[in-house]
Amino acid sequence: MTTHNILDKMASDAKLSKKETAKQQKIVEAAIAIFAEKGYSNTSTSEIARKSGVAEGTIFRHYGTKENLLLSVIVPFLKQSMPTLAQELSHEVNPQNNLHFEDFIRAFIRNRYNFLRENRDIFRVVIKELLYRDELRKDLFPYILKEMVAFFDIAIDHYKARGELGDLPNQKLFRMFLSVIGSHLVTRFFLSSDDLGKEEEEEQIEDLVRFLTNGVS
Amino acid sequence: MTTHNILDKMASDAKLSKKETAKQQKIVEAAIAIFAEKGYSNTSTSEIARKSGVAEGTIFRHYGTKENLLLSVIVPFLKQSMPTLAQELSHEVNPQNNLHFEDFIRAFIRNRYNFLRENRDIFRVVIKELLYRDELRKDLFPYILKEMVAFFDIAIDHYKARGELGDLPNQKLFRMFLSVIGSHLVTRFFLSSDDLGKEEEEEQIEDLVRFLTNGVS
DNA sequence: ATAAAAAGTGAGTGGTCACTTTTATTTTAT
DNA sequence: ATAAAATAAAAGTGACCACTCACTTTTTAT
Repeated sequence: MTTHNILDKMASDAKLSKKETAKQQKIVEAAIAIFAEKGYSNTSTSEIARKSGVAEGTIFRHYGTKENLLLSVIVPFLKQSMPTLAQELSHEVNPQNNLHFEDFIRAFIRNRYNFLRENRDIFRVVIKELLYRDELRKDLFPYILKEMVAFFDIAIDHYKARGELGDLPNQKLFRMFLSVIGSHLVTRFFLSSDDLGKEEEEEQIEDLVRFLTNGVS
Repeated sequence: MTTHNILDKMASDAKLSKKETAKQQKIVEAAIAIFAEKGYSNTSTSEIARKSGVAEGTIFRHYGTKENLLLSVIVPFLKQSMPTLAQELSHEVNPQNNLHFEDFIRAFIRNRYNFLRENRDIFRVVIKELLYRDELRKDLFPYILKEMVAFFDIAIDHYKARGELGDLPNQKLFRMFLSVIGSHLVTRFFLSSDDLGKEEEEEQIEDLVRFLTNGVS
């Protein structure tokens, strides 16, 4: 099987194909928690070993290097991230369903909210490490953007045809959506520690939706 | 002299009051460059000593700890950051000058562009460390936000009175402005390495201005 | 049942780290 | 000019790091 994208390539480099043992799960679990809290550089392998109840040697038997353990955390998260998005939002970009652009934006934000709520710690690890690793970012960003653009293009064209979006270039619209929603998600799940109430969260989502639908009309 | 805000407090904690020697300037200069590139944790004091042409002991004579050296980089940057903003934008919030909200936004973005262009490396250091240091962030964010809100409130009220802004709560307007502009600046000066041409930069600024003035009208 | 393979262990190992102490040089005061 | 004080350089120091290795235990295959 050939590797078609950078994530597959990284996954195979990191030999992630084999299924995990119970101890491996413990190791990854502990690594995510400690990396998320203190960052990769400030986390020692001995600490991960202690927290996961495993000998330090076991970590290196399975992952070879500390770096490789990090990739074993990040890569599956990113691989999972894209498909669920496209799949769960197929309803909103289907011409059969008479939905408004507003509904698409709302569904998109809700989807990312739920995804990040369930993967909060890994999200923190990824954000931190993407900032520190220029190489990783340079490889990953264009790939992720391409996937996103491909998906958004369909939606944008769809809603343009319905006359619900101005005739700004898709790229500009895309960039605005992403920066507004992205910065909101980062501040929501990364910077602010306290949990929001359900209704406060709904209100913030509606503010975003209103802002985005006005900002480009 | 009493300490009125957290930055003064941090500065006095770090004993930043005394004027710098030539070697200290060299040390701080080298530290900024290497911290920006590799991050604080991945930078050794011996490397800073080598790059600044100084013995390692000299660093510790002046700064005591590596942590303290970091503060000597971050704090002056933050202290400088606010006053220049308020001062350079006083023109745009003066009722005497018959300016539009659009002009205010444009001036604000331009101001931050110029500021960050001149302090790119320090900006990178600050962003990275704010992500890693929950404590620092928790102390600093509310203070910076308070300063910003105080400033923005004047502007928002001013342009509301002129009927150029809808009657959304100031806080919501403020949050939207800041997240849109902030995420743009982070991607511009932190994530993207290549330099933009002057006209491309102007176009991006105009896109932002247009988006923000539409988004809240 | 038994041999082979895989998983797990924990005491090292060399090297680097932030920081200290000692020694040398420069600056200042008289 | 010279002693005292400030500054810089150089040579440590112990703690900790990622990683290895010889070995034991568990799982799998026949």
